[in-house]
Amino acid sequence: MRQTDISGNFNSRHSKMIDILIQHINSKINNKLTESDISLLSEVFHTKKLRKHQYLIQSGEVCKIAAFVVKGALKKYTIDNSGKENILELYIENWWAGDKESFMIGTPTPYYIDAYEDSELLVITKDDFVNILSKLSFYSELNQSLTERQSFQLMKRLHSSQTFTAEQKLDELQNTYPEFFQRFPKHIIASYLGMTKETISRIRSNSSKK
Amino acid sequence: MRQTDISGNFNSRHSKMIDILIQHINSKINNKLTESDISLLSEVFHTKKLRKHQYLIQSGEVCKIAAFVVKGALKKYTIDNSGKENILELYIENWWAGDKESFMIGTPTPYYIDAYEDSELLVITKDDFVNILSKLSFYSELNQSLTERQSFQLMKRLHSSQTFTAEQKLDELQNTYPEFFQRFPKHIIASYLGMTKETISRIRSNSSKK
DNA sequence: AAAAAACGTTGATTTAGATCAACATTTTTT
DNA sequence: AAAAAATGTTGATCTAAATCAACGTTTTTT
Repeated sequence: MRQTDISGNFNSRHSKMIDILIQHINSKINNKLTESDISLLSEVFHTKKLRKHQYLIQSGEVCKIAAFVVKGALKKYTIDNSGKENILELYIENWWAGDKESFMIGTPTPYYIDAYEDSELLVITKDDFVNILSKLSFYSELNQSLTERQSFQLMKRLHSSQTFTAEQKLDELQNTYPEFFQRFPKHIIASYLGMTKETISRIRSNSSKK
Repeated sequence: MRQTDISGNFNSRHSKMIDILIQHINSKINNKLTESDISLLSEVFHTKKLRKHQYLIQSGEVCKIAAFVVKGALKKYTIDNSGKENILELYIENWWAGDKESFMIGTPTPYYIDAYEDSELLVITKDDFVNILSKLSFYSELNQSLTERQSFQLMKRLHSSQTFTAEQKLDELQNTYPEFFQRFPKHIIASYLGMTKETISRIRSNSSKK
């Protein structure tokens, strides 16, 4: 593990966070990151802390950052006319948070992302992404791996959303992302699954009777 | 436009179909395909005709092909316990049909894909994909463009699936893919949107009264 | 320590859309 | 040309889940 940063420009928390990012990237690519890759990553990713309830991005903005979650928990959602949050994604440690479509294409995002727990992120700006990160040799493989995975997951979620009962959706989530259950309260899980907290409560009290 | 194939091994329909594929790929990448790319594409993509109702892939198989639709219309669906088709994707001209997860990872596919109209496809096998296509310089950019687009679309579909009324879903589809309405009967559109043909029928008779 | 906010449960009622059924029309197959 | 299959509509009924509401418990804030 890297103990200090070669340039000496970063504090030790930043170094530790970069170590976690490196492990994550290495797990997604075939050839390990080189020292020069790592050195560049250290420069382009800066730390950002978010307190609970703070926004990472807000609807209407162009998303100008991509963020890797080192610690904490966040949610991505829209707000409908009646003011209701519709949660689309949940992020915990080792997930990437952001609106990739807005980030890549430059269209305004329809989403809010905020911290559900106090969080520590590694953030890269669009400029550094375009000029540096996207040109590194590992980037294409990393991006492909993440995008493909995302797309497979979304296909499954769409399928369950359209064909499963509330109980089946809940079961599937418990099997697929059991972490989410310990981490988020039921009304957030409910919104993520497109149902209400009351429905979750009723399913749980029924299934415990069986 | 290419009129004949250099090698002379392919008939003129194959050449015309490859021309369409080339146009499609060129529209997704920055540097146009080279003559040598085109020549390799001609070799690895072979034509396949499907008659209406014929399967391209069936649930339980490993998907060993990727197919580009030159002509026709297909649907991808699961079949649930009660025998009901749940349609996940519709494909017409210039779409790619297949189960990418099964194709890439080698897991059995849960999907059926069959022809809704007589169709003409350009098909590549997994072997040719791995040994040839995936190594061509344009592939990574093409794949990234297609996968990202797919993932953006799926996010939007998931969002509408969870938050829109049947009428809003129908509206959105008419705006996003108006072609699908002319091409597929209402019970197929209904299944694709996760509703019933009766619901579509009722929405249409209501909105025509307004 | 008190107040406020967040969380979770249970009951009563409503509702969007599914299901079931019958039928008319159009298209395809033989 | 006749039969069969596919498509689309309308009505009656049902149902899973939403909504509305009240309340207890836990956690957070002051």
